[in-house]
Amino acid sequence: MPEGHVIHRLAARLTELYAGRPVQVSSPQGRFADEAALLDRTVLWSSDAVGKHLFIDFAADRIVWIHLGLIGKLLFVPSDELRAPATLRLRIAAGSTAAELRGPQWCRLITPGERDAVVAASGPDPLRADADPEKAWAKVSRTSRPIAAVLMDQAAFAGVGNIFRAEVLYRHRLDPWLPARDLPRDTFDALWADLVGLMHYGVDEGRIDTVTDDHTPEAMGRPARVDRHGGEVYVYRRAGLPCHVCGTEVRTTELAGRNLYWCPTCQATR
DNA sequence: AGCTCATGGCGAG
DNA sequence: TCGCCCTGAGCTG
Repeated sequence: MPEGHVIHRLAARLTELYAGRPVQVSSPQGRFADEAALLDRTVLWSSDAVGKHLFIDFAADRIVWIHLGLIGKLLFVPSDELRAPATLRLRIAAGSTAAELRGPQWCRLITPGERDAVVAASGPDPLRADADPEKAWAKVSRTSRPIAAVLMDQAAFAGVGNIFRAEVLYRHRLDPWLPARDLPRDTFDALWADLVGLMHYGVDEGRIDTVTDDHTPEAMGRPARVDRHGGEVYVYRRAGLPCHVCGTEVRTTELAGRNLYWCPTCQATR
């Protein structure tokens, strides 16, 4: 259930807990058992994230490449627990804490060269200091696809998912169907800067909050409503509820294979 | 107990 | 564009 900020948090936590230490690695479920046996009791060097890709580097240039997909989870639990082993794809443990991976889209052992290829195919990640937004602009400015579709394209905006898409479009009052190439350069720059800020906040706080100070529940005299994803937002999963700013009912429809949420008044094409 | 949905992405057509 | 994969929470009965 992750957008990029979740993956970056996981990489930081894995590094904090295990970097430089020999770790126990296993696959109680069995689907990563051969690879786990190779890694067991070797040193975990570090973990890193690029977009929604999670990499864990072990000794001997062995890299575990994880993508959580829509439903995957990586949780940290006391290492004396071992519940539901039938779905436990990968377990990493040292000291008192174990990392438990369930339901990933994939979990593979790869080489540094293969990791380089994944990174090269990835678009710029607003959470990385080495991200080059010109690469995102190159995609945006050359396609007639709706901006809401391009925001979900990991080769354009790595790490952006369905919540950040809906919220950043709302914050810039953008019509989701605006052809990407019609986005003015200064709007793109503001959009990118906003993603950098929102996503870093997500890493720091472990939740997505997008509502600006002048639209907070207190400022608007409305009850706070924190969604299950954990945060205060303008439109994500608020279909049928009044827009925080104009009161129009928030709408939803499928766009680029996912549920898009938007305010038809605030985000009308002008 | 069964159904639907979810912060995602792949491969077939 | 569609079906499919992975798991679990939150519903409905």
